[in-house]
Amino acid sequence: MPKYDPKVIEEKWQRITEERKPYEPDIDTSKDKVLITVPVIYPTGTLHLGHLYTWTRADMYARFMRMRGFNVLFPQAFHMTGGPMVGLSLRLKNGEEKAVRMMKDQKVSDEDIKKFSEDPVALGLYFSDSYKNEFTKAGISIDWRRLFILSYTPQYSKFLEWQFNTLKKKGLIVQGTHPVIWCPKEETPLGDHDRLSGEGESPEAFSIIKFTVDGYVLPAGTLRPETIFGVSNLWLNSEVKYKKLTMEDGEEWITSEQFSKKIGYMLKNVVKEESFDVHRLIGKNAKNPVDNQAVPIFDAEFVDGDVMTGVVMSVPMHAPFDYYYLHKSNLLEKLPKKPVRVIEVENEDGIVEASIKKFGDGKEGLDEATKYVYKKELSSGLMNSNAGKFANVSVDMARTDVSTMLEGMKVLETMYEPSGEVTCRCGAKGVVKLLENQWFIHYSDRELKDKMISLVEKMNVFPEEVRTQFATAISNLEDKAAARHGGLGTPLPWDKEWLIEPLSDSTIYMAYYTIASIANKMDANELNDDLFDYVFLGEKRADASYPEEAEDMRKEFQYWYPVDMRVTARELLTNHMVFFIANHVAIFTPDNWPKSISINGWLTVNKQKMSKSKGNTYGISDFVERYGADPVRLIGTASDGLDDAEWSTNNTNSVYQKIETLMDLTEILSDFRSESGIVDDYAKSKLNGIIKTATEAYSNMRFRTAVQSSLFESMQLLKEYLDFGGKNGDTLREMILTIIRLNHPVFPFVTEEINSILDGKDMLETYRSWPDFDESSARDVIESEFSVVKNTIDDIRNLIKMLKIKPKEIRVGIAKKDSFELYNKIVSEVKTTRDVNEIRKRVRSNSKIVDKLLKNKSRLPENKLDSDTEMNAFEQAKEYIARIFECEVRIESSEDEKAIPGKPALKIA
RNA sequence: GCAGGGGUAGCGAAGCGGUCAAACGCGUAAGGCUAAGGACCUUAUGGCUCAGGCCUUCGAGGGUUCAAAUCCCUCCUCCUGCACCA
Repeated sequence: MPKYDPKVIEEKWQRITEERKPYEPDIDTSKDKVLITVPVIYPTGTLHLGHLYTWTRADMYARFMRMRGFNVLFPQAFHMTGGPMVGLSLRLKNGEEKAVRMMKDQKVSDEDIKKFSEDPVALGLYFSDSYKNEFTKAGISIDWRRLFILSYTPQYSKFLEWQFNTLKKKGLIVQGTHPVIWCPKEETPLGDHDRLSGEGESPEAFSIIKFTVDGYVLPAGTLRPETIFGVSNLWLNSEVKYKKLTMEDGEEWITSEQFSKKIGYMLKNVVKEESFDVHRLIGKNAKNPVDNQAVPIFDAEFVDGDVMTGVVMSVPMHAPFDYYYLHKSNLLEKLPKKPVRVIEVENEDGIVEASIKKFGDGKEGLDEATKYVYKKELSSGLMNSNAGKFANVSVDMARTDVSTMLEGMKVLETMYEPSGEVTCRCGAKGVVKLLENQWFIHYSDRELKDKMISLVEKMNVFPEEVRTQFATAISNLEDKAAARHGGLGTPLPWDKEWLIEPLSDSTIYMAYYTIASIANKMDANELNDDLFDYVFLGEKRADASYPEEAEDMRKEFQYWYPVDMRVTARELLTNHMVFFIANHVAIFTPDNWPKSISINGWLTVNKQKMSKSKGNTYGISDFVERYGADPVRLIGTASDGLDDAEWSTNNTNSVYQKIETLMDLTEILSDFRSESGIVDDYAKSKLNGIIKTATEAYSNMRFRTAVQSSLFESMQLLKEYLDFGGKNGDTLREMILTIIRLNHPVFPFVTEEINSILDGKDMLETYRSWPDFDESSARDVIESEFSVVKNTIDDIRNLIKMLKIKPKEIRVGIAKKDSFELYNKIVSEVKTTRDVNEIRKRVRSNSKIVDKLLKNKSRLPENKLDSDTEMNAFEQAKEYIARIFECEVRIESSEDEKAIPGKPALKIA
């Protein structure tokens, strides 16, 4: 008995692969091509099982397509752009314990760690090599000749310059101002990962409305400019420090000290800054810019200098805080006139008062009440006549319209604040900064979006539900800042101060795969826009000179492009994938737009979610070492859809067993010499169904379904064949060979081994080895009758259990021929009606069989049966039944009324 | 807040109008096989049933239908993404 030893087999086939290079395809016009890609990956640490999940899915598809006779290219590139590499290097330099330990866990030497701490690129190159090795060991069939590294390979940088110049020519690069969360100490944008706290917080716009008093401007901060018509007074807090800021245009603003520090980031120039005692203003009347009405200035302890400007406009009829404090402090009577309502909400008169009652008048209660009122009034409020010409306008609309009007009057400006508190890793509190002259890719372009949608509508998307997610992501798409300072990257060709940022330099790089093996060998200076215009767009300029490689590159691109299948995890869907689509439709002709995208979920191993930060990642190499690459690759079949895929190491066990069974059978194949019989027809018919299911499943990236039929169901069938006395060598060989091949995409090494033993040939996917299915060999009646046999065995088992006897003889009585005729007549009738009385009328028979068959409406017979086949099937299974129950079994024709087609009469004695 | 997707047996997960007490896998139990075993095989795994049967189940409630886990409505509940950051 051969023992399955993954190590021996895998080393052998890796050696052969190394020699014959089946994964390094060249142009072959006799074959259709398939280009499969997975996104670039940051080489910052060893690969874990989560990676294997995605890459195995791509690889299974690659192998499947090779076996079907396609010329398959599966390249891979790496990514060094942006912060991760530099960040990690910096952390090592600072001797950050966690980072150093992570390196040591990955068996990086002290010497190398030191090197990495000085040179982020060295770190990237080190892990690039290790990734290549790990992927190869795991049997991922990548063409490494085409490897390149973003922000490192100089030839690729030239390609990237071409991409950006092309976008610019098409008017898809725009310059503008953009708010970001900013660390004032480190002078850098604060991404989610740079934050100590405040992940997910983003810049939030608010309005300042300029009230005036004594020639000073009081810039009141508000989220609800439409309530300007209901302002009764202003609040300042005499316990907060205020400043007088002299602006460029001469205006003198009174704001909290805190705001004075932030205003510089809002592109406002403050010429002079002085302390200011607000007691000078409290009690005076300011002027409301919208109607010139006098609004008194009151002192209020609840005004927070950290929030907006430290100047608050009071709208008592629509803001619980204002309402509550005015009443509490008896300031109400000092108002020149009664506060007015400007918003009406149906069935919610006195909404403010009611909400305070409901949520309470403590700080928290008032906060809740505020939220409630804001939300209610925004969703269903209408402005009333106090809002002048905005009467009967919805609050939602009025907010924009009033803003526009006030902006026109130069009394409103828009500013930003973080939506919540953000702290930088360095400890500084994050602010919002308006970044000037930032370069954007103009993703919000109407025409571009229309093209994207048209692509998403027609491309293959697996699973299907992702399509709507793409559509919504596209419609929400805004312009994207495409360049930044710091980190690694390629300079923008026309503004070298800026580096192209990582989500923008990795959108159409798959086109570079097609030419990588040529371009990587060239002098980067030979690669210019003219050349790329020709290679990728077919536009040749009369006055330009082209290097001799130009024709070959053009041919490579024309042959291999577009991307036929792009595989990735869910996290990249709304960003990378969307930008991938956008840039393709922007730059390439429609025939070079991507054909299919397949998205998978996360992987959980032994119930734990993989996460680098939690330190519970399982390295690929460890697992491959321990279980062998083939069994571990089962991971790729963990789920069909977008759900998190649950994977347990236990799963490898059943793989071992099944492989050993196949190896055993292969070895003793020559012992099977009997003629073929009905069970052979049965096996072939079922096998055919399995091929069909598996082929469709693989085609649609449904690998869980694929493996269920090609591994589990097929092994079950093999067992059934042997159980039912199948002994024909040819059938068995065909079954094993088919099973082996259906499973090759999942378990490439061991299936190759068994195939070579059986067939004398190596698959290596270089010839068309995928089994075909043949509709004509489907034998429905035989399959049905074998189901009858299986059901009958269950029945016998049941009966024996109930009778509590040890049977000496079992007699299986097959119904007589005319019963079968009646049965099949009913089956045909059922296809047209489910009305039992109608069926009864049509078959016109008094037989008790009709009563029995029609007894249960929801279980009417639906598959045709045949008396001879039923008899033969039972004859075939007779020995098996006898073996199970250890007694005599007789198959006979029966007159007994209990003998129904599909349900033989049983006599157990 | 906005958008998308779920809730099925101990667990993971199929099914998406009728062969559904519900595939498949894992786990568990009993028996078997081995010198031994991480292994493997058989059977069982909602409840009740001593002749192949019946009853109750697919988040909760209501409805449509001869027939609903599957279609419709309401409610409860869980998850994921939201951009300058890979």
